[in-house]
Amino acid sequence: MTDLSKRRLKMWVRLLAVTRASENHLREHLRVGHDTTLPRFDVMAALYRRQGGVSMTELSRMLLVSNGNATAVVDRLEADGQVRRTQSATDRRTVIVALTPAGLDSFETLAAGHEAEVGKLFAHLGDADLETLTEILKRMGKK
Amino acid sequence: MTDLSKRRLKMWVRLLAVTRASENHLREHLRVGHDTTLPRFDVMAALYRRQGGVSMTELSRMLLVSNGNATAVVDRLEADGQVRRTQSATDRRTVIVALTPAGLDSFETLAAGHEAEVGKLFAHLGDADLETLTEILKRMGKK
DNA sequence: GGGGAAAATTTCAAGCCTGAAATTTCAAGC
DNA sequence: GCTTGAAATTTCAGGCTTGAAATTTTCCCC
Repeated sequence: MTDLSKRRLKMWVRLLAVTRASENHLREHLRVGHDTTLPRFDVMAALYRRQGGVSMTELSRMLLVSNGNATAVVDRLEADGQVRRTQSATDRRTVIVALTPAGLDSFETLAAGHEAEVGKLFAHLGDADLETLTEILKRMGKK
Repeated sequence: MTDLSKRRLKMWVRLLAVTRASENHLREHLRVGHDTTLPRFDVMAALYRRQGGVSMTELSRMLLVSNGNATAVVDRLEADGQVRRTQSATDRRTVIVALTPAGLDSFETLAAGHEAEVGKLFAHLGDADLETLTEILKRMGKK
């Protein structure tokens, strides 16, 4: 394999390490500070961004997880009253998920703490770094 | 919350999206091409890097996963003959895990395909990008 | 308007993952 | 040599995750 290929691989290993470590940190914060989990937070964040509600399929695409997984997490959030399922008026196959008022409240509290933790986690990165990094990540996401 | 904090958050969301998408792609490749999984690959990769063997604790630290999780994945790899457990000679609490010859063979095949996939995944990134990205990731990993 | 492909969701088995508790072994000080 | 605390591993319950199969509904073409 070429040298460039080896460098890409090393970069990927590093990227994965940083991401895992950050996820672990954020998971810990949610657990001890708010008695919840990262997957639940992710679902709520997606629903917060789309307060009109989203279908299960949209949700699993937003989160890059399987449809079966979305079902399971939404089941638990629904049982806790954070989230509500409604049948679509126009397509009876489709289920619309949305935050309940209680879920919206919880999420806003969660989100503030979460943003602060992310801030700490990446405190080393200044304006220029963020600019550069974001530009590269955008290109990595394309296609 | 400050604007810088919001930008850090956005960057994190993007980072997570790129990482998840890449993991999904690599998982798919391992599944259809080699009938195995990402966690198994990760364990084997760690053992490949340290062919003298590592303790369970070292292994879980290398992979940033819990000790219970390392036990479970190693159990399955051991049942498949890819990996071997030995009791440490100097400390009877410690278990040393290492690749078997068969495991070493499988991993070398896996690794070549994996490197090629990573290459495809990040084909957009040239020398300069890798340099920049690696430098920033190093700083993110520090402390 | 009927038949069949495609889409949305759920269900399921199996594997992954965490955090806490239990077990065994070691180390250090008395 | 005992005791007490710390370290290494496993076990366990419960939640997360996938991919495939099953179900229901829609869409489209004839």
